[in-house]
Amino acid sequence: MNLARTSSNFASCADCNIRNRAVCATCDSDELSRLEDIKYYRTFDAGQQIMFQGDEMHFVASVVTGAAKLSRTLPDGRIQMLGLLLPSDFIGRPGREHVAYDVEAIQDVTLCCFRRKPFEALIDVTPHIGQRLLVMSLDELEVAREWMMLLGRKTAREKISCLLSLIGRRTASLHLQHVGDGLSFEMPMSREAMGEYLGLTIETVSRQMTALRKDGVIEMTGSRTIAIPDLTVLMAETGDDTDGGVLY
Amino acid sequence: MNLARTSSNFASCADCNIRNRAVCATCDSDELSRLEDIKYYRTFDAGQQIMFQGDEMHFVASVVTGAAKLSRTLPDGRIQMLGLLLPSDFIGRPGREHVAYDVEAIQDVTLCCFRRKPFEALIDVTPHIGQRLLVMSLDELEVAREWMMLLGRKTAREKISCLLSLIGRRTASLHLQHVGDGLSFEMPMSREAMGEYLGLTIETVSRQMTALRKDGVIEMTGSRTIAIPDLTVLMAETGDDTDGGVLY
DNA sequence: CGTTGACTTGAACATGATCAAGTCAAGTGG
DNA sequence: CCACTTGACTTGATCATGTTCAAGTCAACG
Repeated sequence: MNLARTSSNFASCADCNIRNRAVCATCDSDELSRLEDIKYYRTFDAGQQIMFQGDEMHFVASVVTGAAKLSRTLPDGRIQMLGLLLPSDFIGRPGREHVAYDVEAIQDVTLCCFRRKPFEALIDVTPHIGQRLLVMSLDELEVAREWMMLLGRKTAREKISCLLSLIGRRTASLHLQHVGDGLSFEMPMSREAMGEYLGLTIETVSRQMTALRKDGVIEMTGSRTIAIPDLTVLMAETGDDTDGGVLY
Repeated sequence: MNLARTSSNFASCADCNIRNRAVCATCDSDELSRLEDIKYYRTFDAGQQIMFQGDEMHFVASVVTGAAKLSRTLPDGRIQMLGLLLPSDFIGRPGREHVAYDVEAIQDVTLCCFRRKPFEALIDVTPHIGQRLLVMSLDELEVAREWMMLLGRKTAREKISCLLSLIGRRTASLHLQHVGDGLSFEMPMSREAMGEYLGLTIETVSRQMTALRKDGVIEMTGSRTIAIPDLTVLMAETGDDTDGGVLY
């Protein structure tokens, strides 16, 4: 496993790809330059652990590129993924000394980091950061509650359908890979990670993927390359209202 | 079903029982008086619906007394409870036009309400409210994630044990009803509500309660009067680390 | 060509859901 | 006071969904 690489200010905030969605989104140019003074970049390879539950939290960060997962492990080893961190998402909680969850890169990741103490000091004098953090936290709370609904009440098939439509729609909105009514994308996580996210075993994930394929809801060329011929068909499998929910 | 009763300013903020835990906790006297100008109280009977998913959100509120539940229903009728609202908890999301979840009183409830628009305007000029709201949202997020762990990975017996120890410890901290190592309390919700919270059916809830009773983990005199002879024994059934987690 | 890791498939099993009765205490009306 | 009803809870029998354990496939890589 490689060490994380650190480098300073290799990109200007002004032309950052997450400029208008991240924690800095509503900062004015003055606030932005003060953030810029304390930022530094770090990269992590896929599979590398970014933070360990219980460790001291030295920095908070925005995801710039790649994807990471938030998870917690029970004493006997059962794992539940608690969140998916994608570009513009925020890692860490200001005001907390210790890390509450494990954070692991599931793809190569670039983070825009801020040492925690200076960042906390900056919040107090920069209202736009606190306001933005509130909106982002409330959004995260809605996502978490949507996921509670899924974990508590949905069947394995519905869970898989939800995840696929979530990832599918998200990547479609990024890359605009529409093919008629359908779309295709690369799954950014292993079957194991899918199971950790959905509260299922890897075998159940695999079986339900096969079942959805046999029923013509999805097409697979290689285990992670997914095509959805008709999104409405997939949506009908999620158990949700057909007109679509919140979920990112 | 009775109508909700409305009355204005029957208590002064200064000697309110949730003064130092609610959204107003960090307000100075000036900010507090501006909040006081727009507040009004409403009460709801147990079982009465406070807000309906999808309705326009006319007000936000703090729970002053009693208990309410946050829940969502799937199109086919499956229900999942998403949060338990106790005194000092905040209801509603500033900036949102519509209600995202059903809110229902599970005991008689008193709310300290603020019409949404004036409250939103107040946030912008009252930094302490926004800051407090951020901390409360982050706390709620941690509770929601703890519950995701429970819903996704815990067994029925562990789920019931978690809920009992949660309610038990919470009421103990309020009323200090310790009896040696143990404690006793009244369950504030029906078996049905327990099932909705834990992602279980009412029958499974009942069976696991019986099983815990037969194993001597809990004692029951009447279906809602619970005694816990030894809290460490109950904690050992939760699947969590023995040194206790976050959970409220 | 053998090894490895990710994924799939199968058979047996177990946990919790479903369907159906049954208990029990608190009303309600004769 | 006694039947009758009602609602909340419990219990039992059966079923189904998802888990567990085990083996097998497949592509990538040395």
